[in-house]
Amino acid sequence: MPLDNQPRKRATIHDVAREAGISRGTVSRYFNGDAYVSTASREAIERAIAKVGYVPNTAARNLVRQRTQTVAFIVHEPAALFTEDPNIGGILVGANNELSTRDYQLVCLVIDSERDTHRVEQYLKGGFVDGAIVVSARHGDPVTQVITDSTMPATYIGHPTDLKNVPFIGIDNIAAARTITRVLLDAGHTHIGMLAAGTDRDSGVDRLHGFTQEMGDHLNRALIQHLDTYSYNDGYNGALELLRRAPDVTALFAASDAVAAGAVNAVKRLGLRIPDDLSIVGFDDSVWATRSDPQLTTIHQPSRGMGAVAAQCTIAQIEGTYPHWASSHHLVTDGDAPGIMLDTHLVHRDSVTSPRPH
Amino acid sequence: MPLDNQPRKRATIHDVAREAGISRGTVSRYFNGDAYVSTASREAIERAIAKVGYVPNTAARNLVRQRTQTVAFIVHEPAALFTEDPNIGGILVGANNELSTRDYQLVCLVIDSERDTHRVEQYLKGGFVDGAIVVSARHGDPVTQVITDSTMPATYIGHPTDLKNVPFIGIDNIAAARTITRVLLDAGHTHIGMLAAGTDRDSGVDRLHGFTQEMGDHLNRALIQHLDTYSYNDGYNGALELLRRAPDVTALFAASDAVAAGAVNAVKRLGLRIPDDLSIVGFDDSVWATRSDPQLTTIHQPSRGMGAVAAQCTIAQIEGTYPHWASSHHLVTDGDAPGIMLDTHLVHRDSVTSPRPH
DNA sequence: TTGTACGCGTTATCAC
DNA sequence: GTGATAACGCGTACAA
Repeated sequence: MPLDNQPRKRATIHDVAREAGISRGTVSRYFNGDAYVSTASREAIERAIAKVGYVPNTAARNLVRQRTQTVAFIVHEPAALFTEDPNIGGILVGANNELSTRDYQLVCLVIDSERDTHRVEQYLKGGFVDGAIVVSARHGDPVTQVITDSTMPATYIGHPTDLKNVPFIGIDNIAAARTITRVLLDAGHTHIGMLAAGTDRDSGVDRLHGFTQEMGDHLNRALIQHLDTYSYNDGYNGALELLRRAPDVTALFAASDAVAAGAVNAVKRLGLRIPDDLSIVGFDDSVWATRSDPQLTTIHQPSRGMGAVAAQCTIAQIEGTYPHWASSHHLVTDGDAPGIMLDTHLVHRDSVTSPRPH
Repeated sequence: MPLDNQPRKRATIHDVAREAGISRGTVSRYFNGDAYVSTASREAIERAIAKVGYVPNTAARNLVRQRTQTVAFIVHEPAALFTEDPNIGGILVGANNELSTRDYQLVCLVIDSERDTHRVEQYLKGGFVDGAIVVSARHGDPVTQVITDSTMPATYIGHPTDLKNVPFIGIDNIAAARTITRVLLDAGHTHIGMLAAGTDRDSGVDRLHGFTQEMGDHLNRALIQHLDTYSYNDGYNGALELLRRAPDVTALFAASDAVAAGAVNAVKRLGLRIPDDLSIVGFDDSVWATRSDPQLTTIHQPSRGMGAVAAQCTIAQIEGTYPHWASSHHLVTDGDAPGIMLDTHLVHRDSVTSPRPH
């Protein structure tokens, strides 16, 4: 049997009208429901539709309506990392749910190369979407430039440090980082190392910031290990490197659970036990936290909630109800960017204990 | 500063033409390159474009060209699972790379509810994409129905058992499952349990099939534990349940690495050591395999490669070069579906040893 | 080399 | 209630 997946000639509204013996206008009204159409022609139309196998061409509809009922979910990460960052996954799920109930289609665009950047720009400017949700925007990101230039409705996850007056959804990374650092301090640790990652965006910068603030006089900058990404591998290698340089650290604050999970396995490979020989805390409360052994004490971050709120925010802008929507939320203003901060909380598990007496 | 992200009025080709003092036709030709346009008007056009800030409306262009240069990547999974299945991630990355170099835009559509199913159907039928790549299609999936009905160019990852004559990319799950089962058998195990998952699609069915075939006389169906999904959690709970029922198993074949990773942690929680007290093998060679402790002996599956080949296959159909493309590949025919099987291989790591003498 | 005019498949606004 | 008809923004013969 030969394969013939060439797109078949589609029936148009015209065909339906001809088949039903009435005008296109009536058929169109039939589809858009909100208008008058007699039961007689209604039936004729339904028969005709079934006969010619008509399905509306949404692209054409959008052209005239100037609306696509679609929002882009843009993730600008090495794609490999996208697949192992449960945080992004949670945001995606939350956004998709919210958009779905509001009858918007989410299209996920992943940017993994220069070429992708350019094509996605074209896509965005091409009128395929009514708005966007942008996760993990970096400083000076070209796609965000496109978005701001076109004044397309958009919401950012995390606060892009180089953009002013863009709505964003975030958490208070500084406060949360201080909280979890305090856990270590309160347990009696003073030689605390940090595996810092994501410092090309606000989340990473703020977590590092919170750590240094809370450490106060105990801070030893030599114990800060800088990583490229929020990933297991970087956590693994970073922990190895840090412990080589500073074998006397008794606790580690990892910038994310994935990083922490990598550190956990690295430390175990060194023959140390967790938390007895070394305490480790993470950040995110993602699956990495519960699938690590021991399970991680960490900061819970409502990723699905962030996705949902971001979706609401984008839709509000699209539908022109943003001022009203915003007024019913607690907006903070960072610089002049209107943002919504969601709550985080500490989750105690099994990766922290007091340092052993020497 | 008030937020005003209402979409700005876009400049059209008409505006450019007026500004440049020439006709729309010439401007259009300028953009589509392939035609004659004098340097004089070329310069005028470029000035005009810059001045009015024109960007082509791709949606309108598509309407007339009847091409969108876009292919859908459809993943029909509980979205939460999508984010923890590195296999899907790999396929996505591979597909995105290939599409990108061929100048196609990938849009990822995730189906997570009835509502999503319906909307995605509309999206597909609405003319937004030229073709599709479908991962994890289930038996009798409504979206696949839409695709086959419309004869839209498409490629499936894995062989949808209820569809005939659709191109698919896959691996020989039966042979691979036999291979890894043989590893356990050769190590001397006979009481081997299986954590079977994904039996609503061909991959799960075939892995189970391969296991039972290779076990031969040693097969004890009571040692097969059926799981709902290829997930860590199901692996964790399934292992607990199986070991409760049958404490004498000495080895476990998990249908995926995620399942195996869950099983590993469950088994460890029971106080057993791996592989000394229990051997475990996985399937996929995903990040779960190397981040588990001990690292898993497993079957390597080329997920990126599958994504890339699937993209090629879809593009070939779109561009009408499928027959030629297919003839340069080794096609297998399962029933009457033309498929491409990619190679897998065994990866030895640290999760298998011989059973301990009683 | 350039302009004109028509078509892509819908929706929306009119009169009827 | 219904049927023309003008948009929507662009590509492209065809004529000039």
